[in-house]
Amino acid sequence: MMNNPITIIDIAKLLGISKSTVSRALNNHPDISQATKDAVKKVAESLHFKPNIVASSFRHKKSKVIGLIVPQISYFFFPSVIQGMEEIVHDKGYTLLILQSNESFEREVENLDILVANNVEGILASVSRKTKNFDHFRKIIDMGMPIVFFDRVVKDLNADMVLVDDITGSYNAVMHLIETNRRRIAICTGNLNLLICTNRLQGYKMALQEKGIPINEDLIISCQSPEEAEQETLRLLNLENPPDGIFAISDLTMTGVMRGIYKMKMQVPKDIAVIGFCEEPFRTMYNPPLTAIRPMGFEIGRKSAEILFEHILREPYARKEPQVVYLEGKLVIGGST
Amino acid sequence: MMNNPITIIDIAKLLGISKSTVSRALNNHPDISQATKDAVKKVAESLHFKPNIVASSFRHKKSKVIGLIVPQISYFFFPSVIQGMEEIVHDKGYTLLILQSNESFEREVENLDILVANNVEGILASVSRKTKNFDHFRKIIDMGMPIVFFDRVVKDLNADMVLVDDITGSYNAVMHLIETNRRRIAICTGNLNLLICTNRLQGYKMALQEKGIPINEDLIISCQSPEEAEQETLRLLNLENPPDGIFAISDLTMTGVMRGIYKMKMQVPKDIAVIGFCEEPFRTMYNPPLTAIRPMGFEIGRKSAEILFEHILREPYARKEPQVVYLEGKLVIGGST
DNA sequence: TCCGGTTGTGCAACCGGTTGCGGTTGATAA
DNA sequence: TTATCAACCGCAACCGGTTGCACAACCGGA
Repeated sequence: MMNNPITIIDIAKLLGISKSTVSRALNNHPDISQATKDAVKKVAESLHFKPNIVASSFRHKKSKVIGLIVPQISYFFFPSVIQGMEEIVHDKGYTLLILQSNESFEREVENLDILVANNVEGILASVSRKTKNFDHFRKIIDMGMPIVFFDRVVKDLNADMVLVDDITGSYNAVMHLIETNRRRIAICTGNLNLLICTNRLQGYKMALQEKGIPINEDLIISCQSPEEAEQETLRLLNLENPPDGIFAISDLTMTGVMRGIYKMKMQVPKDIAVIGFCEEPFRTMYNPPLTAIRPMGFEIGRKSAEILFEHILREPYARKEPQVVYLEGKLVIGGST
Repeated sequence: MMNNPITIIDIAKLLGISKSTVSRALNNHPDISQATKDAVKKVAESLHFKPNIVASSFRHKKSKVIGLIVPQISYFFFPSVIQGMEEIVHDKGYTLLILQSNESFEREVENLDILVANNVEGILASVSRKTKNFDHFRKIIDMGMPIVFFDRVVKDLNADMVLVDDITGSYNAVMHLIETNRRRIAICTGNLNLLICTNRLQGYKMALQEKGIPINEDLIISCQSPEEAEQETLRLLNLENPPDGIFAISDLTMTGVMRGIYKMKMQVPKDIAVIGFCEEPFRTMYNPPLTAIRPMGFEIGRKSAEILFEHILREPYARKEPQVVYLEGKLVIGGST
């Protein structure tokens, strides 16, 4: 089954030339005369010749595929990122091999192996929530594999990273709540192992401090899932002195927060203001549409891919200093504040 | 860069045997003695040998990868499907190569080429909304490539298909609206080129007919995007005799419908009942959580992958009759009806 | 006419596993 | 002792495109 009978040998025979010439002609090698190139290309076209990229990849170890590791592809942030990456990757004639870690450390390690075994030319990665040991990434980097981390990055790994400026983003979010006269502001954050979570928490604290509002640890909740966020939100709202505003640092936590608010039958923004850090189509699924900081998924995807290609398309061994790119999350005003 | 120096030749040299023996030992070939197998495996283990699957794939044309073509991976349906597929695919030691058509016909054709060029062993596909010509799929099928369509299937292509029983599902949805005393029931469907859309429309009509409710063409709207759905919903709600229930046939149309309802400041379910055909986490993002028919994304994914492997793992040329599998969408009661 | 230098092609090795076939070994049967 | 046969393993070709190097053909100048 699956026999694609046309190879460069067929073309060579048909033209009475050698397969090396065909190969070079197809790749626009300067040694080959224009006449030969034209002839080869014409025949290739008419035969619907499709080069066997596995064979090609096998020979020169360039697979024309980029590996991507994401925690999961549900919700809206990662799909946006992927969209952005695909735009660049497709432009360059590459394809994306997408693997999910499902927030599992073992799966992440395994996925990395799969990517290497598949000869990917570079890797884009957002680490799992559970990952605390980064040797698997370190090994890959030492092998010389170009890799850029995005969103869930890992510091002190001497690799490129692109992410939103979480601190400023959440600073702006909280500032916006303060400016709309909220004073008891809660934050629903995620796993504090992740840099993005601690950063977003930091922005939150900075805004409060700047405005002279004391930081109340009771109003800081950290959740691993929408379900946990819902529970914690209910707990918050049942305090004798409940918050008048909540900042949810991701779309996942946001679903939990909103579910909690619905359960309490509270009105947004009358009873409580809500602001999120979430991607576009998601925001507008709520009523009223949420005020939110856009985490710039699409742009992060584009930028990550661009940086990766800077490495891949560079001369070998011309490794340069890793760069860290921060994108500024845009505040989008909805009706929830 | 990226040199994985250990090959079967290294193992062979180290043990003083031939590389063919190593290869066979690693693959549990019956010709090889258990002692040799053990020795080889032990050395392979200690050297952290990882077979170059590109080389292997190149030789015997089995890449251990399954191609997947989806229109897009946003929202919740397709991610659920992918999740289901990955479970099976991963179990079998394969990996998924996911390509998005972005609802573009050209991209779909191109993606198919990419999959073939990458030697995928089988393809899972959900066709783009724009696709009206299916020659590209036909060509692939004729080549002997195993392929199973899911959700957005294409009839008269003599291929396997797995999808929800749309007719019964939407029949049940509409029946549920009728049983909760709604009489002017609207349906927001998608592109009627797609089988799923006409089927869901058919189920809608069947339920109404069975209950003796006349079908009112004014209450049937067909939209290509959430934005269009929102517009059309607004138009519906502004009729002098507006519907008292709406059935949205997908999560995409649902977002538009709900946005329209919000804009009219109508209460769900007091002013209008809403029922959807949408995936689980999505349902609960609304307030109240929606009543919905689950489109069984996860199960569709699993089943599609299972069927595909029936072909891949079968003896060559033992092609069997294509099968069409219908899964029953489950009604989940929320607060919107 | 001879020579150095280009230009355009072909030859054959190569990438790393896989596999058909043939050969060696030892045991068993005749 | 010899024929037979299974068990086990090695040789070398092979998959299809890529590439270093050799080489022929041609050109202009001496």
